[in-house]
Amino acid sequence: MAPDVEPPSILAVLRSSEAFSTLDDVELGELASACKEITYRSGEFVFREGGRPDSLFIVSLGRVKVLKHSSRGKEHIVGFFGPGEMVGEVAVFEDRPYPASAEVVELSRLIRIRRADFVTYLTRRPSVALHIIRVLGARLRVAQGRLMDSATERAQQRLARILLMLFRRIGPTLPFTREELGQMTGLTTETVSRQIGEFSAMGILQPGRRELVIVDEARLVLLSKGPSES
Amino acid sequence: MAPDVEPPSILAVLRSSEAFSTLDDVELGELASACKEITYRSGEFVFREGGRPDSLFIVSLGRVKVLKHSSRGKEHIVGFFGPGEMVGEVAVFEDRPYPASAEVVELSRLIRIRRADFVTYLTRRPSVALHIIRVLGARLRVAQGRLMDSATERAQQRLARILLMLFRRIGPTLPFTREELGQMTGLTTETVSRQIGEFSAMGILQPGRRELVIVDEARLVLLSKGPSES
DNA sequence: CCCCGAACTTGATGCACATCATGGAGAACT
DNA sequence: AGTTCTCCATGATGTGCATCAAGTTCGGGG
Repeated sequence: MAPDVEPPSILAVLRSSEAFSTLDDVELGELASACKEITYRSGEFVFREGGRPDSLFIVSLGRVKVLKHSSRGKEHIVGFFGPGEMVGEVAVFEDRPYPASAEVVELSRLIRIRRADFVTYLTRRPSVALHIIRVLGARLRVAQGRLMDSATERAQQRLARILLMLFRRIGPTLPFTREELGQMTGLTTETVSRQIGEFSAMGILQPGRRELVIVDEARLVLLSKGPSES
Repeated sequence: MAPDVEPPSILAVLRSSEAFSTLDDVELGELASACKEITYRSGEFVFREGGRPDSLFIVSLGRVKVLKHSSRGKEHIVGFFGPGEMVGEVAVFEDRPYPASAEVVELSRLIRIRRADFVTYLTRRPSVALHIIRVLGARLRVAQGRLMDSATERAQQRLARILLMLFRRIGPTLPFTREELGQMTGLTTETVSRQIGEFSAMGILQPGRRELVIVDEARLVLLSKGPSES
């Protein structure tokens, strides 16, 4: 491993991150000096639900799964986060235990920013605070949207909506197992499997092992808006 | 109605609001001068889902219901907001259409802050921005928690959890109809009614017309954590 | 190449909750 | 008091999805 001089990647990652993209190079450098990049192997946890929040993280490389587990022992996936995205921020700002766990699902590198450093940095850079507010606002919007869906919509529609969201974020090839899709939607693996079978028969997607390829976004949009009335 | 000189109430409300309680009097006065207080009758809408966001609001008096409606025509209640609480902020920060509607459910007064005024104010007052971040973080946490519930928990548990949350926010007497509780949990009115019947038989609460009185919080906590295994 | 486990599919059954339908009880108005 | 309307309770029925239970296919390791 390289000596702990700042690797150039930290600056680059911050520059293209959702939270700090508006900073100029001087400001970025200042922030970068408070950062440390850490490598995680697949299956390792960045933080765990209930743990004391001492840092927030920016994904630099790889993919992180954020999940909660319910009282009935099932786990629910809050979301997947990739390069440039921020995880752990809710706990840090509020200074309360992490409300969810973050598990690395492939070899990944994350940039760690300590809570104290970050808070002092924010008070000096109001524009960053404003930007963070926007990111949180967007997440809140998404969460409330999903909340309504899962409260009122049916299985097919819920799955269609999640697939669509994933498609828009990461493109036509979706690298998720049926089980993971179930944990994102609150459906069982079997139900997801059956629905995917239907979607496949409709020509909306191509099923694969550990992946799906969306081939007819338009139809998916229709299904996500309402029950199929053809 | 009084002339449109600042009524003293604006300052007092801001001082005790969730978002601005940390400001000193000078800062509050500055903010207050950009505010206007508006009175709404029960049933009126403060803003509507999809509308252009020009302002955010602080409830000064009364109660506001924030709701979305699903593609199947049902409405889902995101939350109720009372004195000191902020509504409409997500849309304002992101400058995107309001993601939900806000309906006044009893004679209410709201303080309006225009988007442009507020954004410029925020850039000058980093501490306020930090505070807003915390408020949004808290809401995000709640939303993600509810999301998991409705994805994985059963009716009784979901209702218990909402009742508990309401109890902690507004005390033992909960002024909601069965229908409203249903719209908050994603259950039907009938199911809520039956569950309330059970809770009542267990001595957990006292049912009433348009209200419930919680009398055994401890038991409710148990039910909200897991299925009743007595 | 064979084995073995993970991911996936498919079928049968049950049940929790939605849906549909009806009746009662209280508040507001005449 | 009677009427009407909203809120609430409760029974009957239906159904979407969970649950339980076998398979099948694929990839990886010995």
